[in-house]
Formats: sequence, structure tokens, C-alpha cells
Amino acid sequence: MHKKVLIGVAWPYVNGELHIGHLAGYLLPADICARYHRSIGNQVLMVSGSDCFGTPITLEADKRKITPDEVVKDYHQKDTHLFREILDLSYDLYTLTNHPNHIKVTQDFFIKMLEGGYLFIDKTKQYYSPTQNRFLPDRYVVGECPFCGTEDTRSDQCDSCGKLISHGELLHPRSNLTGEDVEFKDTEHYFVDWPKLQPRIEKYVETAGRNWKDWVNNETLGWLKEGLKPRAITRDLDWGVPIPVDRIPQDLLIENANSKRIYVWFDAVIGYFSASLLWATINEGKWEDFWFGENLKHYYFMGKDNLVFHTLFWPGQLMVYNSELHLPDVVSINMFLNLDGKQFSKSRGVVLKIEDIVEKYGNDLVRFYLTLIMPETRDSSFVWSDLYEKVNGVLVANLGNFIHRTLSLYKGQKLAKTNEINEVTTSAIRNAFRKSRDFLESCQYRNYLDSVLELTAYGNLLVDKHKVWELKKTNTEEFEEVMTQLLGVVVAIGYLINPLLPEGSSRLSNYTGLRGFDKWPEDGKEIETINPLIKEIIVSDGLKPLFTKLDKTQDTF
RNA sequence: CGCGGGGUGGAGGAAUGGCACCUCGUCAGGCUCAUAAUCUGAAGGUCCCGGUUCGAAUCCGGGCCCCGCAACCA
Repeated sequence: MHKKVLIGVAWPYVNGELHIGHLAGYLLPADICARYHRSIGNQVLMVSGSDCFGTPITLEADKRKITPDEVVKDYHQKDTHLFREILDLSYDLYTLTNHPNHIKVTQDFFIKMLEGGYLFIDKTKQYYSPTQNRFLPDRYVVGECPFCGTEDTRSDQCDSCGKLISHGELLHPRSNLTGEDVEFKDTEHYFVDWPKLQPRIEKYVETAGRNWKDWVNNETLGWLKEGLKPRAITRDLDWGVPIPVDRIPQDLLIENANSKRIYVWFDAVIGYFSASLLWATINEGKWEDFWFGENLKHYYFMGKDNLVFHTLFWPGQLMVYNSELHLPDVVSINMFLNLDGKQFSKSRGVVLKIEDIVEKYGNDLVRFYLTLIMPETRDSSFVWSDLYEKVNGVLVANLGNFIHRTLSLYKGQKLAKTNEINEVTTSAIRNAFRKSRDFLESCQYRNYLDSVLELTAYGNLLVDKHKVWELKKTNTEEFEEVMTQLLGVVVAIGYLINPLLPEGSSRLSNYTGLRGFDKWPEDGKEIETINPLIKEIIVSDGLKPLFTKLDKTQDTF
């Protein structure tokens, strides 16, 4: 019974370059998930794109003296190249939020919320420049700190004394664009009435939360217990999804609606849905298959800062838009990856670009190490010396070497047709598949990797225990018997590493002359599938170690 | 006292109040098919202070530190 699996990957914000924290936190987990589900025969739709709107983009544009649109194009092109050409991430569609399709769908969501009575109009105070005749985002305003009197401090926190400055407390606010004084003035905005939606969201969390990690569930329940508060959905900006003014009745229209935009927190998550529609248009696929009915599973991947937008707000938006739509099942949220214990930060020079490390070490090595240290339950650290230790000590010495020593011993031989995998090996292989399936299904990738490594350890032990290199010379019958077990493990590993290490898996299929490991055996039929395959193995003359050691002395980082 | 998450050998991770476990590294020994690979064994640990308990990594109180919500950054 195959499933339809939607994989929503967080939309990278296009105001800067991506680093390996993004890769370890959500890009890689999502890709492993997609590859796994395809390998067990499920139909997968994996979508994401560039998150284009919001103040940080306009700031970046001002800094570089180009338009926001140019900033978006620049980074979108870079990210797309990185994902497609370098990382080979298996997106079915990677689009962007300033695509006309997304803008229209976002406006549809907005209208549905308005019609459903889940939006209301209220006033907030914002900085306003009379000379420019426009409202300014907080980030464009500087002034005097009300606590220590420092001049030219930011509007939200004092650079000098570090205290947080509440909205409106800043003294003598000025525009940092023109230097002129600004006013603090009322402005009308739409607010989402979350308290009104809370009961429905609570009901959803009650069941869906069981699929989440404990800390994700707890944090979400904490927000609900506190009580959801109305949240402004629009901003005084000119960069964002326009308010669909001509579709709003006059009495529900806010003042100066044309100079306001729907804010980024509301529109970005809608991308999962709008991208599904766009994918269907481009590929003549049926998006409805992935969003309505039974036998669906929806995964979402993101960093911890994005939590409530996916466990509370996005489900809320979906249920208002159409109560039949499938809501998120697994919301897989990772903590942050640090670099040598420090947070990534451009200004502090804590930077590690994805393409730099991937070009140097290759995808599989990076995928392996990042999975090993994946910040699944708490922040973790990328440490250079640890990369060498883990790659050389685990991936190369344990997994790669097991494959290589086995195939080296077997090279030039052929098994008799009667050889079969024995009981002990059967249970080792079945166990590895069962655990891998469970862990992959629930996005526990470190545990999945562990269960694969357990199987290679079993293989290594077998070689040693039976002194296979001696048997090869002294006892052909027993040699074949043990070799049958070893080759069974090799084939199993070929399948098992496929979602995680696609390049290694594909090299292994070349070395063994087998057709490829991208379609896993049916659940429970692993041994029946593998038994005939091992007799087809002909070790290629071009056999080389599956993974090679890193030479620390050659490194320049 | 704004809300929330977290602190376990050198590194990364487990542990319904019940013998602190796993992987890597280190050290000692074995093996030589394999990439100085592999196999066996050993040393080394619950952030601090107090409390509850026959028994605490776990529960309670107090502290210290890191992180998210919330600047450049996920």
C-alpha cells in the first residue's frame, strides 16, 4: 500500500549565503527523507523555494544599492545552483515566493481568512517619516537610548548598554536613511484572530503532536497554554505580497491598503501549498492527490526558530483555507549546528560555506558527518578534528573497509547456486532494515545511521571470527559459506545507505555488477530479494575502496 | 523574577526513581584479507549547592552557563 508523501522544506531566506548549519538542520534531513520514501516505493512531492519578502531583504538591497528584486534574483540563482548542481538535493520543485502563482495563492489564503471572520482591523503605532510620507520599519530608525542616553542606537536594543528597548520608548527617533526626525503614528493593519482559532488548533496538536519530538510538542503546548494572541498580518512596506484590495469589501478595507503588504511570516509557509499547485501545472501532475484523502503523510523540515509557524500557525492557515486539506504530520525540527561551539555569524567571521566543504570532500562525506552530528535534540558542533576522526574512523575504517575487504577476498570467485544466507545473518540483516525503516519513518537519522553501522560491525566480526583469508586457501566449502553471509551484508548495506550516501551506494552497485540499490526490497522480503542477488555478484576489475581517508596534513581550513 | 528548550567520560549521543549504556578517540593486547584498516580488553563521566527517598542523571528548591522566541544568523 503505497503512500503519497509531501515533504515541505523550510524556505531559505535570500538575504545571505547558506552555510552548513542550513544543510545539517533541514536541507539534508529532508533529502534523506525524500530518498527513503522513494526507495520504498512511495510517491514523493518535495517542494520548497526562496523566501523573498520582508525587511531584511530591503535592508540588504539598500546596503548593496540595488533593488530588492535584484537581491532575490542573485541569491535565488546561487541557492538553486547549489541545490541542483552541487548538492544534488532531490527537490521536485524549487520555486520562489515572488512568483505570480505564489502571490495569487497567498492572496487567496488572505481572502479566505477575511471571509471566515478570522481577520480583524486594528491600529498599531509605527515610525513615520513626514518628509518621505511613509512609514519606516523599526530597522530604519535610530535614536537615543532611554536607559543610558547613548545616541544613534538601534530602535529595538541598545548597542551600548544591551537593554531591550520596547516599541516606542526610543527617544528622539530619526530615520537612518535621511537623518530627519520621525513621528510615532497610528497605522491600520489586519490581525489574525488566533484566539478564535485556538480550539481547532488545540485539537489538531493533540493528535499530531504524538508524531513530534518531545521538546517540539512541549514548546507548542506551552504556547497554547499561554494562549495565542492576535498577530499582525500586514506591514507598512512596499516589498511583499500586495493586499488584494479589489477583492475586499469597502467596509473591511484598511486605510492606505495599497501602501501595505502581507507580511512574510504569513506568506512563506503558504509556499508549501502554492508550490504544490505550481508543480502540478508544470508537470501535469495532480496536486490534489497529495493534499486530500487518505494514505497521505506530510513531513516538514526546519530549524528551531521556525517552530510555531509550523506547529500552530500553518495548520491554522490551512484549516481556514479548506478544512479538507491534510495537515502536517511530522514536523521535524532541529536545533542549531554551531561551528566549534560558536554560532554562525558573518560579522564575527564564523562562516563555513556549503560549496566550499562539499567541493573539497564530496557530498557523501559531508552527508555522513552532518548526519552523525545532526542537532536533533540540542545544538551540536561541527568540529574540524572531529570530522577527520569520524570520517576516517567510522565511514572509511568501519563501513568502507568492510565492503572493500569483503569484495577483495571475493574477487575472481563465483558462488555456487545453492548457497543461502543463514539464520544469524538473516536476523542481523532483517534487524538492520527494520530499525532503519522505523528511524527513517520518524526522522531519527542519527539512529538510522547507527543501525547501518551495527550491520557493518557484524560483518567485520564475521570476517575476523572465521579468518576468512585462511579459509580461502584451506577450505573452499566453508569459505563459500561465510562469503555468502558477507555478500548478503554487502548487498543489504548497498540498499541501506542509499538514502544517506547515494554516491557510495551507486559506486557499490558498479563494483558488484548489480543493477542498483535505489529500490529497497519489500518490507519482510529482504532475504528473499538478496539471496539470488549475491550469486550474480561479479566483482569489477576496477574495484577501489568505497571511501578514502582524509589526509589531515593537506588541509588548509 | 517575560515564555520556552538544554547542560551526562576528551567528542557526539542513550538511560519508565533501580547495576550509568553506545559510537568515536586514548591506552594495552591479538590478527594480517583489507585503506596503519580489523578483532579482544582496559582506563575515564551525570554543571554547582542543598532537599525528598532504602535508592536521584531522573523528582523538589536555589544557583551558574548555553540557546530559541527577538539584531548580522536557521
